Amino acid sequence: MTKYQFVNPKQSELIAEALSSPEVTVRMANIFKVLCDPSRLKIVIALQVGELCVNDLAKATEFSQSSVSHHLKSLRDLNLVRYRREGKLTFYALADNHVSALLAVARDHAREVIG
Amino acid sequence: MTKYQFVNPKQSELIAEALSSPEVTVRMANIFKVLCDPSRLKIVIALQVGELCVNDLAKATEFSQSSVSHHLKSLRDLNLVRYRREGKLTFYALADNHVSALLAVARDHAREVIG
DNA sequence: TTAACGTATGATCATACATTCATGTAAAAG
DNA sequence: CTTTTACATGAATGTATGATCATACGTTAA
Repeated sequence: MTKYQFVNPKQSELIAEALSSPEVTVRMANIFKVLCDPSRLKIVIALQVGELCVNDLAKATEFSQSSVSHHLKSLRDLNLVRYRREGKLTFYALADNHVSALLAVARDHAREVIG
Repeated sequence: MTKYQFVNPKQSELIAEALSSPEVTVRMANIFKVLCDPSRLKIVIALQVGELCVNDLAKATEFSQSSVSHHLKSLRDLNLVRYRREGKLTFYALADNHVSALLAVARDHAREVIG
């Protein structure tokens, strides 16, 4: 056991405030979770180029159609992509610029660390 | 099997270019991976308040010291936090503003969806 | 030196998740 | 109407990973 208490008790209140909305925290975690798989991330990066149908994505990422479809469902569930049907095709696109913003920051950090 | 080819062949090249650096893509995924666990995310959010030692974090998040330590190791491995020792204490802080930037965008999206 | 404290880490276990396969649905072609 | 094409989805399986427990390490105090 530890007997240590907060160095600065005021920080305790600030942290409690920052963590006061568990639902938001979980939602945030889920957003990161859907981007944390390299396969899904490839799909998202491909969608940055523009609207694409499922087969385009499968070809571009070299994943199976089934795999791409499953990943797209995950992205849909978190409102990170939107889609529209046109005959037999389903076209997917990034839902808003939040996703691109996340990718930009992450890419920046990744490149910085690699050097 | 599908016989479909790219709706717009030019997109193929653009996507190939966007995915031309697999190492960067994997690194990006790893950054998201370390943020996708609600527990670790709570720790990171707490660190936004300022530098904290391990026990502060354990108290603030209500996780065990062991759990916090393990999570901090993950964060260290990806250079998302920095740390310094001061006697028996180890103080952790966010490595740079990339992390806060990621949290800000994710929080924004999370709140938007919740409404 | 011994003991206590703060932290780190290896092992185990239970769960979550990505992939694959098979199949289902819906639209268009024949 | 049957077949083909494009996509979606449920089930099974192997792997990854978070939580816990036990213990080890480094520092300070007694």
